[in-house]
Amino acid sequence: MLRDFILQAKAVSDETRVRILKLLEGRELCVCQLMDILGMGQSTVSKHLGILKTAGLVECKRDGTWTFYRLPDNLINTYNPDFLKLLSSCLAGDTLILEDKKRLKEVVKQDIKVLCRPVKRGSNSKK
Amino acid sequence: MLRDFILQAKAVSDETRVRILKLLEGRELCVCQLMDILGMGQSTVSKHLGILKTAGLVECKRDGTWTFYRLPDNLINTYNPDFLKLLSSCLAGDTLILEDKKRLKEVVKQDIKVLCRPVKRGSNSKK
DNA sequence: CTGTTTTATTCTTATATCACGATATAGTGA
DNA sequence: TCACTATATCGTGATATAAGAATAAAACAG
Repeated sequence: MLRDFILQAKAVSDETRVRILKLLEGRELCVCQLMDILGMGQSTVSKHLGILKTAGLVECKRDGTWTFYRLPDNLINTYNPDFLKLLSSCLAGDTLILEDKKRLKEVVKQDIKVLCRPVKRGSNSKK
Repeated sequence: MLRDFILQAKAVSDETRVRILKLLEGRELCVCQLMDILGMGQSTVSKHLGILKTAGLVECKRDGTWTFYRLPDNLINTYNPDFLKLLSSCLAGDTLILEDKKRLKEVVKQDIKVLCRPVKRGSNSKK
């Protein structure tokens, strides 16, 4: 119980992870979308998502090669929804969070297939 | 804003500090009382209290050589009362927290002048 | 003043965490 | 099967945090 509390508190003690949680408000995102918004490497983002998942603060589902992360559907079933509730009532006006959400708007406009393939070697596709 | 959030989240991500905050519910305590309950050294307890104070989660007032720590009097004036509210609604049933509160009951019974002088010189002091 | 007591700070050592690159794994499609 | 893609995991170096001992600072008694 205290152990879970500490686990969740640690999970929300990192700026990147708070940004992720705020980005997930209202929609699900895959790792490459988060990479683009956060400007961080793939392994870094994946690690943070793993920590959030272990803490029970996010869920994920696979869709092909993509993994989409989202906030738990119903907090009722979450064993400790307190931190998620806290987050949802916090930081809405924070500058960095607002910038993230702005970038999020642009990102979700794009086709995910395009976004997640930064290196396009179209014409000269060797093989 | 996000910075304060992270500061407070880090402050409550440590087991010892959560125990301290729960012990301070309803009463103020000095460092030596907390040392006794937590079974930790003076510098360690003082350091943790300093972190909680920096995060705005506790206040302190000096009384002679003692420093008494307490939760902020009115959360209204606290710039970010969210974590304190969260704590107050959590962990009441946790085993370790309950044990701490039990020990707290014994500690507050004792005269603080006796509690804070563990080495009585007068009789032969060995140890 | 000297000496004592309580707390704060500094220092050291051990452990934990973060970001990144490299590699492994899992899914898709030819 | 093989090639490609998205994600997860491992290894590493830099930084952060924890605990305790030693020391400094502040308040008080004589």
